[in-house]
Amino acid sequence: MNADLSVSPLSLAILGLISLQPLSGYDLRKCFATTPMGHFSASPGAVYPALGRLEKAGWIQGAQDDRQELRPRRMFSLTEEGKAILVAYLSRGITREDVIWRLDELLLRFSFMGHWVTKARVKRFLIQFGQEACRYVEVLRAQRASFPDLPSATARLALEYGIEQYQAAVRWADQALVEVGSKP
Amino acid sequence: MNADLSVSPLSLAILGLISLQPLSGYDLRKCFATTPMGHFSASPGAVYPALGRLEKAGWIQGAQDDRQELRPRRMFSLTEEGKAILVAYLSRGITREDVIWRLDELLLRFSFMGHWVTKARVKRFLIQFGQEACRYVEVLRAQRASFPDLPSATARLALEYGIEQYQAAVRWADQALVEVGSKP
DNA sequence: CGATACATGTAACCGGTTACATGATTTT
DNA sequence: AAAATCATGTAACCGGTTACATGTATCG
Repeated sequence: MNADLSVSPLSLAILGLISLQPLSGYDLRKCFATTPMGHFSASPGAVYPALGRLEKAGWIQGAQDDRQELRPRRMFSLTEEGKAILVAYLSRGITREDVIWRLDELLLRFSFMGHWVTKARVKRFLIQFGQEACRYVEVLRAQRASFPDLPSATARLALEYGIEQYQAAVRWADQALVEVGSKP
Repeated sequence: MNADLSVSPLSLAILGLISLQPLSGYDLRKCFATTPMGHFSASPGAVYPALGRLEKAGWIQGAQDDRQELRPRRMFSLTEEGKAILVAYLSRGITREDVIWRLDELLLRFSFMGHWVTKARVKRFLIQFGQEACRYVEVLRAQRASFPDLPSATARLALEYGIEQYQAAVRWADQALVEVGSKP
């Protein structure tokens, strides 16, 4: 109902995973525990309440799994509204702030884009991402230059770590753009 | 008093900055707002309570700034105990989990190491960091290889982004080690 | 005179962490 | 018999976010 309701990274990850196939809370936790998506938390105290909130919002629905053996599972799948929210979220443009402050979330978004948005949007994402990352490299370089009073060699090196990371991001975006563009 | 008390990244950043010179809460917020350290939060609702906790723990102490003009500031400096906690924290070895789940915090630690720990420890940090990052690159590569069923091209590319980031980290550590080693 | 910078703080809210509870089935 | 796996959840705690309150000094 409310597409600009802000979605926490964990909720976005859940929405994205469930969009691929119905999953139980336990399935989600296993997935978080064994992949880098675990950065958005694998603890039961985060996953189950998040599922509850998403169900209450009407974005996912749980169906009792009718097996006799073991404890019954609740398999969650996306509702139409949930699908709309997910697509809206994945379609959002990238801001400079996203690239600086919410890199992880951006990559999470990107990882689900392949399924639900057009190739043109994927390309736009990569172009904007590369541009903003490039700009931020300049900002960081300027910071390095304007703080010759950087308190120590390690502080300078830590800043250079950030520069290297964003440069790698720029290269990745360029390469990914080539790959996405070449496979029609 | 308790060196294995876990310190939040924000508290560590505050401890580190104050270790360089006495600062007010406002100074800290400005610093967070204008540098990548802001990743550990610049909001007053985080900084002032954190200062309160650190003071209560006896790791920092605030002194009223005796200026007539403007509102009086409280300038915080490290106590001896706070200094000990900081050094203990900076001296810690790196675990695989740190490299996978707490990269930001690791770099924060590194940025303050130059002041308070020996060059040998800085080198050890870089060696361990490089090793663990290298190992994690292999883990991620294995994941890419073992999931040919990766749901989409963008999901694969997102994983490759992670690989590129950690590879850049390995290169950075190697280069940093050379720089630290060459300047006696 | 209004905006901005200086400066410190509080309160409501949200959500993640850790640890625990529960209980069946399968493996050692 | 014990441990591990499957499976869902709760409760206390902690701490970050947002927004607000308060008040002075300076700049345009």
